[in-house]
Amino acid sequence: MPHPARPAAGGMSRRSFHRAPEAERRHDLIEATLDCIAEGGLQGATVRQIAIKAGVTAGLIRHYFVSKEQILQEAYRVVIGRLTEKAERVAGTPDERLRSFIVINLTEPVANSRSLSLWASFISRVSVDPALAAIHREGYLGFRNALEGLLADFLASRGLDAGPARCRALAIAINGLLDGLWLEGCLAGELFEESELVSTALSSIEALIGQPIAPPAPTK
Amino acid sequence: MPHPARPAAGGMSRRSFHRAPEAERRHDLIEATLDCIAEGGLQGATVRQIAIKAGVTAGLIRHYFVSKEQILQEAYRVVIGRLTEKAERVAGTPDERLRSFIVINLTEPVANSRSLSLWASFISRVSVDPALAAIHREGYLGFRNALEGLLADFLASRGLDAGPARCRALAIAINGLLDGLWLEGCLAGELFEESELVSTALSSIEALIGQPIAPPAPTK
DNA sequence: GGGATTATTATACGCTTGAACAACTACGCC
DNA sequence: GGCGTAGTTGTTCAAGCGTATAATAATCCC
Repeated sequence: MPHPARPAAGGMSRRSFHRAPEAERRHDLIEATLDCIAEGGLQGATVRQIAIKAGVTAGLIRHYFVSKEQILQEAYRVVIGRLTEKAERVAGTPDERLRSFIVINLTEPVANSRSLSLWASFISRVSVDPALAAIHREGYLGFRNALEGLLADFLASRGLDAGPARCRALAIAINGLLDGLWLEGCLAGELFEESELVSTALSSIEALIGQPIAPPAPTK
Repeated sequence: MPHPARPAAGGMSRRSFHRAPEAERRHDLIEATLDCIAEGGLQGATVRQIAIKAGVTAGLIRHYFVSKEQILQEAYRVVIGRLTEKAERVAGTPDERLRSFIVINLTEPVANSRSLSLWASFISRVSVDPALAAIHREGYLGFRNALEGLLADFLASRGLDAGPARCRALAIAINGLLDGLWLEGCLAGELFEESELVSTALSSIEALIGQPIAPPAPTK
């Protein structure tokens, strides 16, 4: 418990406080920022509100971030990272990797309403704020290249045409499908049965590729 | 010109102004609100900024809308309406209607960065604001039902299974694909060649349905 | 343990916000 | 044509914003 309460007695005094390592405090502040955005949009993320959520006072934020803009930018990096990091680290056979990529993007923790809230809040400023636009482009291209790579491997493993044109066209369509289903699931998850979106995605993508995707090897 | 300039001479006086019909003024104020949101997100849509954009003073907004919340809600209705109205009024044979639906949703004026800005700004508040959530649900269900109807007609015209389960599954996938491609196009339209998204969507949806969609009848 | 360092608190400042209100002017009406 | 109504303006207010800065408490180091 970092807050051992106020001094025993006597006149006005300051709050007791905990002195945290820099990395941890920055992490906590960014996490608090994301909480505020998820609950009240970018407008809900005021310096004071973030401080309350993090259990500190407003001034401290300026000690770690030169401006409110900066903490928002770093928060956006974290959001994009969480949306893409797991999908970019799939492993196994081409079939397994492609399947994992699909499943990961349509299940927790990537697909939930909080993710969508955060994503949409930032997206609405991407077209206006060049700094956010740069962060966005970086993360997005990585995501699509990862998908394109998975497709190339998958097609090649079947001896099918894995040329750039074919991969690009397929990646555009599949990326669109995944984005759209992710969106539907986040927006109205209660309208879909458990794993309905995942199976819809899998069978749709099989139809788009014209090939079945082998089920995962049974885990003993 | 509604602003014949200030009174000829003499001391300080008020701005001359134009007295507009209620419907027109409300429309102008909502349009100004959308401009503000598109340019600066919801945070850019302050009462004063909206007033400047509309060429009036801030107080007037409260004359037409009981609160800022209310004007934002009505603005959201307009946004959703524009995203769905054209698609819900397609006509012709089942093939033509399905094709039009696809094309409309992936070309101007539905698909552009301004639409996305507006949409994302509001979406980020849908999960937080019950009033906006209601407006959203209303518009969204209409859109998906329209698509489901188009699919049912299309399948029936081929003598294929047009049962509710099949239509629902197809509608989920196609709706996802359209949403996702719309999003990609709005976010990074410059990455795609002219009508690349439309042809991607058409061929992908043909693959999903397993049927070609007849090209539109040549317009004489 | 005690002094130097600095993370953290607390307070203040100037500005913008949504809202409220009184003054004013355009327009319908007779 | 002048009066009444109400659409419109201009001003004000309290609250909240991001930022700046001085005071203070926790930790490091010896």
